[in-house]
Amino acid sequence: MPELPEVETIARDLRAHLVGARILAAHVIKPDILRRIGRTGFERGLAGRRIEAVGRRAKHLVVALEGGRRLVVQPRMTGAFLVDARAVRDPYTAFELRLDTGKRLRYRDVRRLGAVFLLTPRQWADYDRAIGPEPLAPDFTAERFAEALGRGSLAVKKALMDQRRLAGVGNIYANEALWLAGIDPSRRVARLTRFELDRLHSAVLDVLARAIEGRGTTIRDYRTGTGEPGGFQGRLTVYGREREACLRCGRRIVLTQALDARATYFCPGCQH
DNA sequence: ACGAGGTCCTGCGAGC
DNA sequence: TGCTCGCAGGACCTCG
Repeated sequence: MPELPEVETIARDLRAHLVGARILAAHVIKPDILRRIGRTGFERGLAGRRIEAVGRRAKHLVVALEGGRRLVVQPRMTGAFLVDARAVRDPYTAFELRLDTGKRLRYRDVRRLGAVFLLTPRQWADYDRAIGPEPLAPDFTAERFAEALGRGSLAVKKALMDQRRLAGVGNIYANEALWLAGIDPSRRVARLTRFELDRLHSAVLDVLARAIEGRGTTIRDYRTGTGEPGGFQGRLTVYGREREACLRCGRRIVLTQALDARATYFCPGCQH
């Protein structure tokens, strides 16, 4: 669920609690969320380590540990992080880190589609390389954006959401950016003009930056790193507005499941 | 090589 | 009221 702005918000919130803290113990409650590592290896790998940094890559939270390994969490649809002062009984907690600050970092995930990794520097390099460029990096120009999307026969909405091409854009912000740019989501990416690609590049950067400012979009499950809903849901322009009047041209917004069985919202009046 | 489609999992709301 | 069905913000894997 969380896309780039939501994970960026979580990372910023957690940083204050986590950086410099030492992990006293790690406790895995739902081992099926672990990837490429077992429960024992995970718990032993974290115990005693100091947390050096908290960041984000694409939609994934990255916690850098003393010794060089990284704890990487992909929250996917329902993953959320909470900082608690004491132990909490909750059937959806997947793992918990007890810190020397007296706090606990808890990861809860109702659907358990999330994935958790503990990566060596080498594994991290491979992981990082498999993901496309960060849209908010200062050197991410319109040229790089056009290059990243590629020239395939893929629908532009699917290309935007393909993490190997571009990092961090999911269903909500793909819908929003395409509306902002006035582009039909089903257009083939190879058929977009230079001018349309420029508009889409600006739209992606603009919506992501504003969503971060708003601390992310809460439809149902997303919570910030301080446990509150985000503030951007009221500022969405097309997502979730089927049959409402388009804010630009007044035609009714249409919802289809056509692309990849994901909810696609667009305005047939002003997106071409 | 690339792209389409299925799969992982649980909860919720719409509709009957 | 109570049930069933379809859908949910993601990513990975397999197949063609």
